[in-house]
Amino acid sequence: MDIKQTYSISELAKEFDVTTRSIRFYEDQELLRPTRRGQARIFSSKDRVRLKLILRGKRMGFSLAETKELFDLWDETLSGNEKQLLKMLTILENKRAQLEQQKNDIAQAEMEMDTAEARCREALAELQKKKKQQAPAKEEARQTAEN
Amino acid sequence: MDIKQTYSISELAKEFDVTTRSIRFYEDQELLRPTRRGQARIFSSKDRVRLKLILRGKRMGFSLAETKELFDLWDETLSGNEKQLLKMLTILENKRAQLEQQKNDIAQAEMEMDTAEARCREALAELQKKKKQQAPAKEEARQTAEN
DNA sequence: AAACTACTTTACGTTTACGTAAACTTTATC
DNA sequence: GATAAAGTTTACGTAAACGTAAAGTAGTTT
Repeated sequence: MDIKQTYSISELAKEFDVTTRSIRFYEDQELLRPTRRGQARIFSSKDRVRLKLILRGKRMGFSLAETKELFDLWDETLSGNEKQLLKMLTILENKRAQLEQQKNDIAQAEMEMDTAEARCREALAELQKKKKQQAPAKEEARQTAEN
Repeated sequence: MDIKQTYSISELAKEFDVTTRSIRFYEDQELLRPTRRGQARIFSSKDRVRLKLILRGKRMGFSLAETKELFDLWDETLSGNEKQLLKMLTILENKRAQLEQQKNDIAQAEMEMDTAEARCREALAELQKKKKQQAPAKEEARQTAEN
C-alpha cells in the first residue's frame, strides 16, 4: 500500500526529476500505461514503480527497449505458462551475469581512481614544497590565519 | 611494459570485439590518437588502454563525451598546475559518488531479481504439482528414466 | 599484371531518447 | 468572462554512436 493511489504527470515529473515529455515518451513506447480522465493521464502506483525502474535502468546503462522487454516478460510470467517461466529464469541468469560484469567494472574503476587521486595528491604536495621554498617567510602568518 | 608496442586497427577490433568503424569514430572524436605510417593508423599500447577504458565506460553508462573529458583532464593533470589538480580531485569525488549510486542500483536490482526468481520457482512448483495430480501413474516410469 | 587483402576517406543513413514549438482543451481563479 | 495554469496532440528538430555503401590506395601473393 502506497501513500497515494494516483498521480498526475507533473507530480511524477517533479518527484523523479524528469520532464513530462519523457514520461509521455515512455507511455508512447508502452513502458507506462496510465488510464485517462478525459484527456488527462492518471498514473497508478504501479506506473510509479515502473518509472522508478526505468530510471534506474537508465543509470545502469539499459535502453528503454531492454527495460520494456523485461516489463513485458514479467507480465507474461505472471500469467505463467511453463515455457514463459523457464525463459524468465534464464533471462534472470543473463542479467545477473551482466550485473557481475558491472560490479567488476566498478571495482576496477575505483582502484584506478584511487591511484589517480594518489598521484594528484603527490603532485600537489610537490607544488606546496616549491612554494614554501620560494616564500618561507610567510609561513607562520598563514598558519595562524588558517583558524 | 606490454606484450606488444603497436597495433593495427583490425587487431584492436578483434581483441575488443568492436568494429573498425567504431575505432575510427573514437579517433575522430579525439579519444584515440594513433600515429600514421603512410595512411595506415598505428595504435600504441596507450591507445589500447584507452580503448579498454572507453568500452568499460560504455558498459558503465558513460558517454564518449564524458570519457573524453576524463582523458583530457587527466592529460592536463599530468602537466599539472595547481588549479587543474584540484579540479581533478573534485571530479574524482563526483565520479565516486556516481559509482556509489550505481552500486546501490545494482544491489537493489539484485534483490528484486531474487524475489522475482523465487516467484518464478514457486509458480513452476505449482505447475508441477498440477501435472502430478493429472497423471500420477506415470511417475515411477519417469523417475527411473531420469538416469 | 591481375587479383587479393587490409586499410583508407567521404558521406549519407539510422536508431535512441528525448527537446521544442505551435496550437488546442479543461479546470481553477480572479 | 477573461485569464492563467496545467494538461493535451501533432510534428518537426537534434545529439550521440555508430552502420553502410562507394570509391580509392598500398602492399603482397600468384
